[in-house]
Amino acid sequence: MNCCENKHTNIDAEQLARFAKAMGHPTRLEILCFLASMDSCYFGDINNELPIAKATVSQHLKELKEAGLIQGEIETPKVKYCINRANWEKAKTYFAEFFDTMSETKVCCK
Amino acid sequence: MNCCENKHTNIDAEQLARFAKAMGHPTRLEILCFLASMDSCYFGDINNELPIAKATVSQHLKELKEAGLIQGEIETPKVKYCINRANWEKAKTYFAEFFDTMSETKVCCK
DNA sequence: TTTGTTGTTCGCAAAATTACGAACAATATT
DNA sequence: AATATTGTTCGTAATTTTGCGAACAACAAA
Repeated sequence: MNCCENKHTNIDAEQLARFAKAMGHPTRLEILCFLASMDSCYFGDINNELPIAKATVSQHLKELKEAGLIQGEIETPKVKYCINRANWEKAKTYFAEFFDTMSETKVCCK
Repeated sequence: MNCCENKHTNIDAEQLARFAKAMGHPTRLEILCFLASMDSCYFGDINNELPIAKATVSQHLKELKEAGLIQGEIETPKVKYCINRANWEKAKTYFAEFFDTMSETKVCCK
């Protein structure tokens, strides 16, 4: 069933699922919100905002990085994190197109 | 850190995370794509499209229903599923607003 | 009443996720 | 060289997720 892939849109369903999965945890969503509200910040700033162990924060950041939604940069002795803007736009587009597949007014479960 | 909640937007971060989590599995995303491409269909139709056991399909449908993205209706002896349009629109709006928090052109990790 | 159809639920196993403290690495400071 | 700062990685435990077959429920048909 390749209904997402074979549309006129360019949605990569696997990538969309990866984006969604990364966003699917409250802590990671918080981190994304936090980062999206500023240019960039250090690990410590993010860690300060969250009531969990730094090891766990680091792990969530790693997952967000692997999903492509953020990026990290060493700025010794700190690590600067920020939104990965290119992929952010891609995700924005993917989600928008995904939800638009329902936009035509169909009657549903009437 | 309530950066999503205290914006001018009306994003409910927990609900957004629930939507995202439900979409974060390839099979569930496929099901959503499939349902979004039609008015409604029966369990058997969905099951036919997927290479997994019906028990697993049923479980994924249950999760999508609990997340609010789809709805099911008994039409004896079949079960008719379809997109939950109200929540679909809500999800669409939430994701769009979420990704728009980055829309202002900020320089990021230059 | 037996049989068939359609899906859900149960019980279980395997795998993945989440969270933590401790140890570590890299670098700067004393 | 010893110490301090900043984060990552490791090892582990607890929980959740995923997937399956078998059993079941509800109903229609023979």
